[in-house]
Amino acid sequence: MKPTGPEVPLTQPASNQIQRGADTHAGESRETILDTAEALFARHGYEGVGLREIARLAQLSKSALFHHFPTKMDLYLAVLARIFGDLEGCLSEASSSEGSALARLLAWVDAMLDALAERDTRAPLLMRTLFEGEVLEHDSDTPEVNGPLKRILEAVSSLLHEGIEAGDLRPIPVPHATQSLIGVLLFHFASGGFGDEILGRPVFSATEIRRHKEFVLSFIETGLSARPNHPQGALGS
Amino acid sequence: MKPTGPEVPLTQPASNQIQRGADTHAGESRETILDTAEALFARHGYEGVGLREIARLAQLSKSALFHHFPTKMDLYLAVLARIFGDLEGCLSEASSSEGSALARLLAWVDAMLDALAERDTRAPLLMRTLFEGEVLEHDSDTPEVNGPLKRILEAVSSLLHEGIEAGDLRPIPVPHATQSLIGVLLFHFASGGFGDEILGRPVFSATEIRRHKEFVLSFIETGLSARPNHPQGALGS
DNA sequence: GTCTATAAAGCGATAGAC
DNA sequence: GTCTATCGCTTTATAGAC
Repeated sequence: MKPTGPEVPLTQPASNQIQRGADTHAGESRETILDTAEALFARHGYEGVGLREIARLAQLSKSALFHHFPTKMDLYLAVLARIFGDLEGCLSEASSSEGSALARLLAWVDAMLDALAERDTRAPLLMRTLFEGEVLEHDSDTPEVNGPLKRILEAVSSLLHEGIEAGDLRPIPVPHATQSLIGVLLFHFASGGFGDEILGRPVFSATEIRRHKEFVLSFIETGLSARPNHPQGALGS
Repeated sequence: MKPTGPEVPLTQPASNQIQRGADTHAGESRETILDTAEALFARHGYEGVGLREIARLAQLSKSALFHHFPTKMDLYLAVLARIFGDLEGCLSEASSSEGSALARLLAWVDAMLDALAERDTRAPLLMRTLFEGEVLEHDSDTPEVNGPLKRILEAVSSLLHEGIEAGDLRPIPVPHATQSLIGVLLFHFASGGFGDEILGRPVFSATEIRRHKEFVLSFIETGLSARPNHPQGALGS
């Protein structure tokens, strides 16, 4: 593509909230590979990344890489599975909260935004997964990816239905509202350099993250609520 | 990728509203190539498509393809330029309309949704352009793509600023609202098979397009308006 | 303007030594 | 578990005949 600089940190200890396993050394290179691949797949997509580049940045040979992940697709799915697992966590956090369906929906949006803002690779990869359906060939999907996705979507759908029946939400078509929610949640944090340009500042800077969350929550609240009394959507964030 | 069936119609006369040029035969194969490439790039992305496949589906040899477009990137940019030119048309339509800033914003959204719904390749390609910024290497961008994009974004930004100052819109951060608008507008029509699954029916079927437009317009209106009196966003659509 | 043939490099994946 | 070397194929792009 181009003589890229050290686009990905040579070692990427920027692993996030969920520390998987208490082992100090076992599977160490596996995590390094996953981190490296996650960054590259997020930026360039599945087809845009070569195993050669992943191996180089993860500091091992291509063959060693094949020992951990028998095929390129296995590696890609492992990356996705890790992300989807994390995102499903947001759901349990939020759905256990109390209040109206609208409040629980907003709590979920809040948790999702936090999770997406935490690592700049998540939204791009999620976006690619949803709208490049060809890569995850139809039904050959892995349960580690499809399961969490399906459960998240069902939970959102339930919340919307519940809110409509309770009179919290306007009578909206649930699937279309779901699509718009996904678009609003994902695009901003997936927009990379374009988003930085629009904002004039880094999308993932703390102040812009805060500002974005505030706007999105108020947008969704006033846009979907049956009684948009709230001039400023101040949530317990 | 896989032994694809005739994923792209062998000849693709599904060209849309804008009939470019009055010539009956000149540049005929050029248009065929662009149609074919547009469909493939939309589905698989820049890196996911080979010139071999494009040439096969456009029914000419790879070398003949190189005669029309000297490099793969030239072809990709030509595809984008055609789309961005069309989309800029929506802007002039809508901005010439009368009424409040909010009304003109909604008129633009209305026109954009029509344009995106007209051809199932537009939203995916636009989405890819915005969030795979690496492909259009930064500043080496062609004016045929970057110009329309810049003008569209500036127009939207102006409308939002104007609406806020006039008191039509809530006091929202314009760049963040722009990002959310883009997400809402693009994702649904870019979501491919995923969207079909969510809806249970084809995203690009007439009834679902109508339903989606209705919802999105009401969502944006109530979500951004300073006085969301409208329980159902009935616009002159 | 379209073709066949080919170049030069990269791809995913494998074999087999250590 | 990691390595070197290689296989077979595809990629973008070019050369040159017609």
